[in-house]
Amino acid sequence: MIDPQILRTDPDRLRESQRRRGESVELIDDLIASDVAKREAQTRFDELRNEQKLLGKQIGPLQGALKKADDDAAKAKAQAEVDDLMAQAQTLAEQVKAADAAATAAGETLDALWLQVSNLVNLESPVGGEEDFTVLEEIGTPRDFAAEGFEPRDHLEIGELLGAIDVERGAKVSGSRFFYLTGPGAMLEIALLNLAMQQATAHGLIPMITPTLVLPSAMEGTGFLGQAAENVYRIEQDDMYLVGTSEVPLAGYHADEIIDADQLPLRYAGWSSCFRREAGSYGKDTRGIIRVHQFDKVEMFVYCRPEDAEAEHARLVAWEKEFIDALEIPYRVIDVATGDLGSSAARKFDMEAWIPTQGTYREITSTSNTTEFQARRLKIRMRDENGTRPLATLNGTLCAMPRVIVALLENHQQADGSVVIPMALRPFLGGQEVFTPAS
RNA sequence: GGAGGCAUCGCCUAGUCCGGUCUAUGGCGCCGCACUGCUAAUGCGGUUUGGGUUUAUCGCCCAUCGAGGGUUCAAAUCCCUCUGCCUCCGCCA
Repeated sequence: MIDPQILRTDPDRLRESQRRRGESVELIDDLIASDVAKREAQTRFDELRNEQKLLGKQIGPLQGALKKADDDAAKAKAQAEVDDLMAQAQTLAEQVKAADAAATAAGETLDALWLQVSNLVNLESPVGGEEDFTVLEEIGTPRDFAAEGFEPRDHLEIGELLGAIDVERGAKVSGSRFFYLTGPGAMLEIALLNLAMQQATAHGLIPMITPTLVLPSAMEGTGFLGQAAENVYRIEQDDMYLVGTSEVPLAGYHADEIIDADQLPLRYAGWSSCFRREAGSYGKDTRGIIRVHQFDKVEMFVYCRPEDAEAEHARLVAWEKEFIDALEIPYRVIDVATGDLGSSAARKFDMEAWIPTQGTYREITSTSNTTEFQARRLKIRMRDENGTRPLATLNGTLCAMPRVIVALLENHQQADGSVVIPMALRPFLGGQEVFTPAS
């Protein structure tokens, strides 16, 4: 959610953001009307309620007097007064009830509209759709397999040669887009986890293992029940959701809390399985493990002062680069365009790894500055010398297992089907230097 | 899954039986001021959160006693439902 003050003082800022995202601009006018209506209804209720309370305060003492009255004349007089007040109070009570209902309804209408509004985009973000990103940096050089004299195999072929990936049995047991990591594949994931956590803790991030099943409030608060809802698994029987990223439980962790400013920034590295329905991606990336329904991921998550958010975002980018650098994978950094941002992101940078058999770069990490958007929805605030206000949250992938494995296998393969293990990973694989085909 | 207990404004706590004087008590912590060689102690004042009103300050109003309903002129207090935590029993990775 966005600061409602902006709606009243600078609605054009909201309109411009909506326009850049390619989302409804008219929504802002509905919002303004609804905001006015809500405040009017609320004010009416407040005033009636005040009247009611003032009236109610007279009744108590009066009834006390009525009980004490000795002579009949005084008693009758007191009784008449009480009856009169009660009659007034009863009418008022009905009005209060109606005003309360009206205010509540107006509030619900307003809230529902706010849920449709995505975060204000950062004006630096390139405007446009999925293809309109800006390339900020290209790091490393893709290998020239032609010069090396062999045709590169794709990750699935290598994975099968090594006995590391089994998608056939994944499909047998769970359906399409499920896979097993076997033998060296499983060991590789564990090594990657260790490398990622070692790096994260070296930078002071707090390691976390999070729930993967969450309540609707956590899912909605992080902004995944908007346009991304179709990609979320819902457990209907218990009204819970399987998370698509540990961003959700890491953001929900401090929901409804007020954090002392001197504790900030709070930085976490969460390890969890991630579940994605991949609705609307039929036919896309059907081969291998680039796009799957379930995978494991180490995700970084930061709570900080809003004024520090951009600097934190740069830090997350730097840490993501450090990790990919360690794996010796060629990649580029892109500034994602406004139309391709998630609803909660103001700005997003993706790292895309070079995939030799596709001759292109593919996303392996993504980091978003969600400014105060999630914090407002989840009621996470900070307290400093200026009082209490929402803080900023940011998230960034450190290591999404399948895609990193894809990039590793393809980029470090050799003519005989073996795969050289990058130096940084060897300590976590007992010093092993190369994966060799099973037989 | 069964039985019982508990939930109050940072922490602890009074209030709930018997509805109105609750504008929610007191302590701790914290902030400000005073006093004081310094510190400490002491005294005085302040200290939930959200919304509204106000150019702003001061102030005023509304909501908020785990959540949501209900009864009532009036609910922390009475009734119902739900959630969480604790204890015991059963089952179980």
